[in-house]
Amino acid sequence: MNAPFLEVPSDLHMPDVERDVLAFWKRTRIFARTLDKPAPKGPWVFYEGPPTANGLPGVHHVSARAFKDLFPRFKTMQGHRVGRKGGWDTHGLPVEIAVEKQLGITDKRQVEDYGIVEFNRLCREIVFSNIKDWNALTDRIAYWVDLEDAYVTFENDYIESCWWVMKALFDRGLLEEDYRTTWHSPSSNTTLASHEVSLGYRDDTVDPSVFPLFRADEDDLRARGLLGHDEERPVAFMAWTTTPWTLPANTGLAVLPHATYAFVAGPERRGGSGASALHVLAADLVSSVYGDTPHEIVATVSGSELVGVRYRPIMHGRLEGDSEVEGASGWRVVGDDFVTLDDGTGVVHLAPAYGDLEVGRRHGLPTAWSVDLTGQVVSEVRPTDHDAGGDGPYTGIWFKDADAAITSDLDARGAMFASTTITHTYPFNWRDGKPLMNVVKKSWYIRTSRFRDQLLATNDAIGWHPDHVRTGRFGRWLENNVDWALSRERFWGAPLPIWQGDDGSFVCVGSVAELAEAAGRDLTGLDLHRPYVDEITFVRDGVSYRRLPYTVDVWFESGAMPYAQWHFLGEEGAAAEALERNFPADFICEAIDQTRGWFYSLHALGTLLTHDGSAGLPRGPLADLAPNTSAFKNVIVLGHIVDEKGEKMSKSKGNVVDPFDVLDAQGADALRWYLYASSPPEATKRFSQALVDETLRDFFMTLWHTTGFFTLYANLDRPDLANVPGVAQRPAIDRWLVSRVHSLVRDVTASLEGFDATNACRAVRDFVVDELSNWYVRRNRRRFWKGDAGPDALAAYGTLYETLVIVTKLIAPMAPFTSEALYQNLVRQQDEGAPESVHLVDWPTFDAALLDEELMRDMAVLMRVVELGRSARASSGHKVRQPLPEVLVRVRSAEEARGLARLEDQLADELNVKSVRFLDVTADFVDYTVKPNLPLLGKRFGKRIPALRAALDAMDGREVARLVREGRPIVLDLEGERVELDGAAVLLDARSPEGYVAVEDRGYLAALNTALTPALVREGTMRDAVRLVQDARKQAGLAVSDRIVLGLETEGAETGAALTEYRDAVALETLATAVQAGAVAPALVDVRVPLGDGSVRITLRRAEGEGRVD
RNA sequence: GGGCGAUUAGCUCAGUUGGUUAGAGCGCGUCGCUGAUAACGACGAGGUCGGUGGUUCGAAUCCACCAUCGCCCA
Repeated sequence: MNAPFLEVPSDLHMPDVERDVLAFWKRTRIFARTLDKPAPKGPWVFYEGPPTANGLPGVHHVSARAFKDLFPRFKTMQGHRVGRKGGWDTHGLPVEIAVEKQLGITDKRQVEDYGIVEFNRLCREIVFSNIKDWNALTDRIAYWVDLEDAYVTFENDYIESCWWVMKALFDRGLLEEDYRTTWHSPSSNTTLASHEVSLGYRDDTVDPSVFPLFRADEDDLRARGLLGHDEERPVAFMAWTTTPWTLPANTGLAVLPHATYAFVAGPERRGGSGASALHVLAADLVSSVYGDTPHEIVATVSGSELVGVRYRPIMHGRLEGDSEVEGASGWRVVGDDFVTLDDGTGVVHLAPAYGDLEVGRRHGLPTAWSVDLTGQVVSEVRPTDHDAGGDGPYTGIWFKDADAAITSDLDARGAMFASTTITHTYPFNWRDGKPLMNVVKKSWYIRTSRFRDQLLATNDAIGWHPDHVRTGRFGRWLENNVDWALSRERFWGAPLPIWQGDDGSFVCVGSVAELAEAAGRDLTGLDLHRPYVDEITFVRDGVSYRRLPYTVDVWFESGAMPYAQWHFLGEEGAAAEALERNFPADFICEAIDQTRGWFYSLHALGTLLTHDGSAGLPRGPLADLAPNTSAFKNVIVLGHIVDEKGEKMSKSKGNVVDPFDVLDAQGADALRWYLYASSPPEATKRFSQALVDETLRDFFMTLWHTTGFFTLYANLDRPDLANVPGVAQRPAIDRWLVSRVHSLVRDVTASLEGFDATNACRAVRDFVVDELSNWYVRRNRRRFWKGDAGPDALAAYGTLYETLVIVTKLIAPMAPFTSEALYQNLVRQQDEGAPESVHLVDWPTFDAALLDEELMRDMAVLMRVVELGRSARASSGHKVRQPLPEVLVRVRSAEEARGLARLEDQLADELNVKSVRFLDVTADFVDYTVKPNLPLLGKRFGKRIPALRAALDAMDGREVARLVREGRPIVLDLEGERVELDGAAVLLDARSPEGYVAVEDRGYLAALNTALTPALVREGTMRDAVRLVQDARKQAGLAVSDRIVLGLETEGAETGAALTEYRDAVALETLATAVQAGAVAPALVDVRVPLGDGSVRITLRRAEGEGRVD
């Protein structure tokens, strides 16, 4: 005799179940044991994208972790070993800003004043300030990840590996110093991170809009034949800018080579009169620039003809480097396709120091400065006619204040065609509201742009989910790849391991040992953070070296995690072996905002380090390990989670959902399932606790109660589940369920292998709710009630049991708690030799031999017809308990009719009718509507479809049906042409037959014959009576297996006759050992209720003895 | 301003290569059913498939433009 199953309480509270399961896992160390179990399929690699623990975990973290947990569990069950090393991202600006806030300071200089030692100490402290909540959440949602051996980006070992990566790049010429255009905050003298810049854009910024005039070298123009020798008017290029303060830094003008430029005769200033000046600008923009001001185009040239023309500097600035550059290459017109004719004049003022670095480079322009990094105008800035002695007139002025002064001085000198204002978008420092400057700075770059083609090629091999990210957002980003600016002027981050010598040379250090050797002292215990590492200097070949005081982009650190998490330093040993087993990752998962973040940094470093040396690019140090690959093979990209109204969750709005509220109410499994199933992972998800609750009730409770149904009766009957009849020997409905659950295994496995959790969950849900619970169990209840242990009951028990066990395994990766609880009850309770946890079990495999496509199709047809029959019954006014004589059924094909005939008993029982009659597909008995089968006929008839429709409408439906039945062609006249159609070319919709209540839909028809006989009425009365007695039993608080003595005292002739006739049937159904015509006493229940043509008084008491009626 | 994605019932979502009457669940209303169920079934109300134009015999589906939202970049 098997051990009994645990009964499922009807008021099950999932969070309690989950707490018990958590305790069980902890006690039995199941997670650790999943890592130790045999893994015939070898390792499957997962990388944890490290979160930062200084904020509180939210629902979006649950989402990411739910997905990160699912696939490793699935792959573990499939026989892989899936290591899950945790990780924490600890560096970076958000941490620094949090500390700055704490200290009440807002800029970099204040940090230096405060002291980097203490500042970084606070950073280190604050990073893990909410670690308790993170650990609690991780545990509570069953995110299985190894946090005890997690990598931490601030640890020396981790930083040292980052150094190794940087040195590998440096040695190959892929890490270099260069200039970079950055948004700089002069008020705090800091370069802002891009997301900080994003925070500070203001749409309604009013700025100058000025049209400076650059006096051309007329002799040069004449020499080029662009100006007549008798033309004496001065010629000037007219540019446009919103930053007059950059004009002293001008060293070039750009035109669009293929555009047409005009020499315009007109006044010197807009609004003036006369034609004393010639201005050069794009022909298309002349009228918009001049407006009402009188002007005349005296000549046109192409932009390319202007290239090389010299002009005079409009103002003096501070020149970088030697002055010969000035004469050699600056102050000339260059041609470049970046110029647009959308606004301005088509002549672009170039200030390479302030945003035009790239174009300045392309054309070899010198660099001049007008403003320093604190936003003050430098002393060299002065008008060109100003005395060169002493400081210029703008020295020390705040750069935005210099706009007006420069504009009016230029105007006074006739070098300003117009000055007005414009409202546009401009970035400000998000903390102090002061404007930013676009300025060129030195920076260290990784030369990723040289690998553009390789980055695209390795990207092609990545399995992106959703797929469109590969060519869409990520692909576009790679196509426009620019070098990766690595250095940051910050404090709390991995230091850039580059030391500069006093001769200007650089040394990149790849490890602490190397640094110690250079420094000639033991550096054990040295904190690799600033300022300690800055203090290490050394002398090599007579040159003294000091570290450049940069930290590195935190994305570099996270992108280096495949190597740094093992403390890999390019040497043989344990770290190398770990890397070998764990590179590249089979799977990662993060939200869409990581496209240019972690996804990119992992991808770029992976691609550079594994490049095989082809295409003239340096060979990476990991090319032997895995040539030409990204660091990951598959990735799920998640959408963001917003609140119920579709608004972003934020602390300030107070709409943040605390995940613990949901976990305490609905539980982790319901939350996880909701996150997987409610919408595709990439979709922005409107989070709603009500929907989690719906998930709980709809899916989980149904599954629990189905299990509860099974255990309730199995504990009464104690079926011998080891000796269930073979599937082939079971009734059709059992074979159907077996077939369905095996096709479910097939489908769920395929979905999960394709990283599609959504459809996997939906398939399970539909199966459990629609097919297992609301069809199989409902249709087969009686087989369990019967209380016998015959082969039919055993087949039913076996079928339901096997199905529940398979479903239990299928949901293990998604709903680990429910799965575990069910497994312990259904499997472990029976078999102590079974693996101790469902998470140690093998993933179910489907048996193709058990798939019966025909049976599944037939059952689907049956369900369809039942639906129509129920609808017909509802409109007939006869309740389901009243048996009806007959249902007429029509299905779409003879094949379907034959299949349905095999399930005829099911149909009759479900609709409570005495007989089933099949109509021939084209029976004469009913009339038909004839429609063209469009997918078939559309291509053949094209434009003539409307005419064909009309022709078919005009035909007699019965006549067409007869032709189809007899296999003869349907001949019709289509606009004078004789057309023949075969039976497949038309769709016949049956109309209701006379005298029946019928419902028809798309080729299916169920028609009920509602002619009642007295015998049928009596049977209906019996069914009513049974139901009333069952109600009474329930009221009496009896257990389902309790036997009763029943008293039925009737009024009304028909009612009395019915209950007399069916006394035994009522007794059987209600577990009555005896049925009396009068009342029993003492009675647990005594009620009189209307029934049939009279009423019945029901009394009952418990029968002697225990157990069920046999 | 640019790129990518989304927009289908009050809510959450399906909708196969363009094809006949655009579906499901939840919620609401009516009726029914029920000794596993926190359920279940039928019916009803609820849809200009974001908008406009185009291609086509036929568009939720293909194309163009626009709007709104999200993310990224500027």
